[in-house]
Amino acid sequence: MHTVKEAALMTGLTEHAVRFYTDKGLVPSVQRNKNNIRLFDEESINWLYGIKCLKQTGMQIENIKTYVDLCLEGDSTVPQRFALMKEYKEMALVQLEEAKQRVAHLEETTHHYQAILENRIPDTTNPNKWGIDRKDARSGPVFRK
Amino acid sequence: MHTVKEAALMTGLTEHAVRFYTDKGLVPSVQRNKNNIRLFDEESINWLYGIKCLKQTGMQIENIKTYVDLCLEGDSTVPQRFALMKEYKEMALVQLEEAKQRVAHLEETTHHYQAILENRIPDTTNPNKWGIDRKDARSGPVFRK
DNA sequence: CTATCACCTTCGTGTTACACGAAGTCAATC
DNA sequence: GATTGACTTCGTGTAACACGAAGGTGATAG
Repeated sequence: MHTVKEAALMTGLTEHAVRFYTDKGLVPSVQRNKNNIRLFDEESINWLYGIKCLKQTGMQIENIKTYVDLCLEGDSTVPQRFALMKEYKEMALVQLEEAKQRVAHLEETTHHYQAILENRIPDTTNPNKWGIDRKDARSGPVFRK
Repeated sequence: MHTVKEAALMTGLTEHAVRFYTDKGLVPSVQRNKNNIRLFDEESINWLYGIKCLKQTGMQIENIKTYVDLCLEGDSTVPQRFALMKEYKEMALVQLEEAKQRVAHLEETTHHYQAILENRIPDTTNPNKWGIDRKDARSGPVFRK
């Protein structure tokens, strides 16, 4: 059995967030002891992981609550839950692509700056190498006097 | 030259966000015509792409503003800009890993539900397969009566 | 000339998901 | 018995827009 602090440490959430989620009813398995202190078992910790995952893929707290309630309703809601998770899996895939592009973008930018610092290129041409994927992106200097 | 609406369409931002960013001074190259209407050239569109990238990697508006100001100051700020972009590149890499894990997590969950729907497994054991990476994760049923 | 679009503007409040601090409780410890 | 430390509830603060209202343009249509 874990306290709020421990649960936060284990899941990488803040204590505030952990309390917030439990108060919203997102962790059905959480218990209270005689002093009204929240106690998290492994199941509750798993719920917290799941909530974190769904939230990071863009699901709203309200919708997470709906999902949790569906889980509590039992087997009859499996089709709905399946559809929901499938939808968010697709979103997660899109986000994965976007994350890749951001890495590529920032790598290009750092390489550009590094080249300047190593005097491999003469001047600060196009300091913001933004939009590298766009056909019509400018290649000339960005800050004209 | 593009209007706010066009800029929004081109960058995937909302019109609100585009106006918000320009009003905060994040798009130095944006101009106004005689009717006080914002006009975006290709350079401004590139800035919007860059702002979007930095924001999605977690940079606060305030810090993006700082970065933009550094760019405007000229070559002398290249070392600072390099350090900043390097830092956010690292963050983007971490986010990429997290995104991969979320996809894996949601794929496992959907597979689980699909198996139930196809009667390949008898009952709704462990409906929330959260925390699959954790050594101590429970494998038994989650919702005990 | 007027009216209707289709934009744009500024202004101001609403929203989400917490963050944070205050003030209090409670068990254990020095 | 006073302090410590972790917990509680309560209540306001915040970031980054979202959204709607109210109104100003300029072009086109009748």
